[in-house]
Amino acid sequence: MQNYIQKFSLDRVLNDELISSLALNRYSKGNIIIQQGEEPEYVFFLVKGKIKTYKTSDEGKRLILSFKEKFDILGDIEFVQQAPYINTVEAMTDVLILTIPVHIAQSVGMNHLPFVQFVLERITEKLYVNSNALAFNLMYPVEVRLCSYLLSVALNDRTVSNKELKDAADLIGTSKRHMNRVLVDLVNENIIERRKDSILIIQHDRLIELAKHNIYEERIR
Amino acid sequence: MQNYIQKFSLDRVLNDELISSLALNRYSKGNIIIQQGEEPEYVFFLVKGKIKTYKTSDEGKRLILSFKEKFDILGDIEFVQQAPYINTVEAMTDVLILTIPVHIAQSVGMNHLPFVQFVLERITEKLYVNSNALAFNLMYPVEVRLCSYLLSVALNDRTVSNKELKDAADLIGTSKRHMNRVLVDLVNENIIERRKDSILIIQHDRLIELAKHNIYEERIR
DNA sequence: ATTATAAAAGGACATATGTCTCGTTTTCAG
DNA sequence: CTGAAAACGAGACATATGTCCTTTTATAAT
Repeated sequence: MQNYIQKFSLDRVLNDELISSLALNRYSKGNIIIQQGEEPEYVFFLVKGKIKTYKTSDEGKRLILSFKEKFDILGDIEFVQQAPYINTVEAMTDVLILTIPVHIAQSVGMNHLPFVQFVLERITEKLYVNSNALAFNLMYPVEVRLCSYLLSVALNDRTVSNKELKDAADLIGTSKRHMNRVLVDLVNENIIERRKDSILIIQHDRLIELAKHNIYEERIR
Repeated sequence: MQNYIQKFSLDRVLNDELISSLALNRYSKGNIIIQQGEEPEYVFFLVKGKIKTYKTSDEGKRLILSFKEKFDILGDIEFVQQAPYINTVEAMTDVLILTIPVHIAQSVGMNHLPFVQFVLERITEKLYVNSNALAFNLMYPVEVRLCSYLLSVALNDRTVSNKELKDAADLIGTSKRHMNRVLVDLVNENIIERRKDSILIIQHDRLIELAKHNIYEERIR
């Protein structure tokens, strides 16, 4: 735990009381870390592993809001608003998380300037991303969003795993069926190539054009 | 100005230095208060009048994010992130606004705990609403969103002015044409009635059903 | 009241997207 | 290696939504 406190300079934003309330939790791949609708118990700091955040509607549709694998804070909105968790968070790999009990975050954290500043900065960033996503999703068709997604995920290698495709559909808010249809179009235009279990990007520049120069931010894999 | 400082208890969140940097601005109906893309100069406090916040895409499509007529803070994301304004804010009535220069908000405000707490609470609330809107818009068809909108706007009287319909279309992210189509359906089912220059809600309960019990939050008129 | 002009509504058609289904491919236990 | 179950891909069709354009209605100046 000391290790992670140092790694992310948590001692700069937490005072002694907050630090002593920290606990280290481990979640295995596939486990639910936060369940939509439940009363907030902790504020979470993701220190290791990869997670996805999503929301499920009453009808069972799922919308993925983000993937995260960098250091991040979870349950921040809920602790400030004192409202039930709005999203579900699931471990995509084995995950390590530091927690602070929500009543301590409220009573101690909210009176510790560096902590409040820190939370403010993170939440503002989330709002920034979320606000762009709202407009982007509402203003552009699936093809544009999909191209944008491909770009964001294939930042390093030029490859996107097929395993991620169902998640991708839920992220851009469409059906897998329709996504496939659009993928076929992209293949026909020789912009991508479908391999056994991945997608290879051929014409990176065309993809950028089709994405109207938008790239989903904060989509780290 | 003193009047508004008292009315909204601004002295609780601002210290003397911040208060002395306040200026009172007036905008007439239709004027642009904040222009998307410009560098932030001020943080704004809406103290009187009604505004709408929207975003315009490169292709000229417009998406309305919110209407506000209560006290609110504007330009908060941008001042924290030190990034260009992401939305345009337009006065829908004559409007009175208090401003703080952004460099003072950054240097003084960010070190004044009550101010940071205040901004954090407001931004968190915005994120909460925005996050719900994102999911709602992406998961439900226009009919559901429109019903939800009608409910939110017709909270007191059972009436929605026709003048608001173009804005309504931009808010729920559809074309006016399609909105008309859906309105015709609602009329045929005898759920609403179209009058000379307003829409009258007949079956309030059916509307709630069709909206799947969602009501656009923070849509005050 | 009358006509020119602007705003709103609606028809026709095209496109985008969803659902259901069935044949194919992959996975994996045995 | 082999067959059942699961995941995948794609055809057929239905629905949702957008665009363009014509018709209708409202507005305003004279």
